[in-house]
Amino acid sequence: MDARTTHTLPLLDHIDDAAAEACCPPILGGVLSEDEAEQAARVFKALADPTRVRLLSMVAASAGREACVCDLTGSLDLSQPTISHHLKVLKDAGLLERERRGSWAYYRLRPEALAVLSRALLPVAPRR
Amino acid sequence: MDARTTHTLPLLDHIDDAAAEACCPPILGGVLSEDEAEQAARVFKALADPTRVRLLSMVAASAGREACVCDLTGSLDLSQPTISHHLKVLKDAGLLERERRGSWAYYRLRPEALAVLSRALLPVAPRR
DNA sequence: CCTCTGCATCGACGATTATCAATACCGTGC
DNA sequence: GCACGGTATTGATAATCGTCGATGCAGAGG
Repeated sequence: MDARTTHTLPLLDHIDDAAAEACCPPILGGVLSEDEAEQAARVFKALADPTRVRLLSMVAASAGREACVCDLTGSLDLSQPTISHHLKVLKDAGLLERERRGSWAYYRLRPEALAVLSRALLPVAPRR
Repeated sequence: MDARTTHTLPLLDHIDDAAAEACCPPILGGVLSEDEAEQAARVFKALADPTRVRLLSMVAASAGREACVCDLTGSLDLSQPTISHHLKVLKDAGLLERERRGSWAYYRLRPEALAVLSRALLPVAPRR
């Protein structure tokens, strides 16, 4: 992928994908530009399928918040290519990350991405 | 003191749609059933389009968190039927509500729905 | 080397969706 | 009543998406 060399936050070093910090400006923080809306919609699109929402919940409920593909295919009554496709969509959206261990592939939750998304849905200044 | 105090009050009486309280069980609160995932995905699907995300932000940025359709059609370079369609999708998802005033239609934000959705993306019990 | 197993990619097909033009609907004002 | 302006609905079309079977690829173990 392209290198985002200008970032200086050390936190972002291990964040390979683009979803975590750039994905979702606050929806309620002013009129979004076309690009901002596009980026936000891309992440929401990853959650716009029941199978993917379920996969996400299954990964999140697994030990270590990670699951092997073999477990997921066994639970979901869908073909293995379909499961693999959905996992890729979730990964590309930044909601999951993938790691190979031996000959198995493990998908781990990225709670930061969900947290960023969660905050994007709230008013900018939560007046209370 | 009116809306935020408690969630289990007659507040819910005027909530006609199903989206506000029943829509989104916590994604990270255990494996979701097929129906739960279906309901969550339905709301996310409403946000899975850049135009709708933008519309939502425009309504949210308007005075009183409501906007007339005529304003929105003027800003978005899409045909009026298309705008009307997207607003209906957002309304059916429970994110907006519609009110007729004179011959104009106003769409108002439903921040509770967004708040519920926001919370669904966070870990269930932060247990601190 | 070869085979087996777990996972990803490809190609295709049906279903859903975003969009528009045309039209219908509903208040307002004459 | 009639005409007009704002909004919703309909019907059609092109694009996107979810799903599958077939195939490819990489790592493990003979």
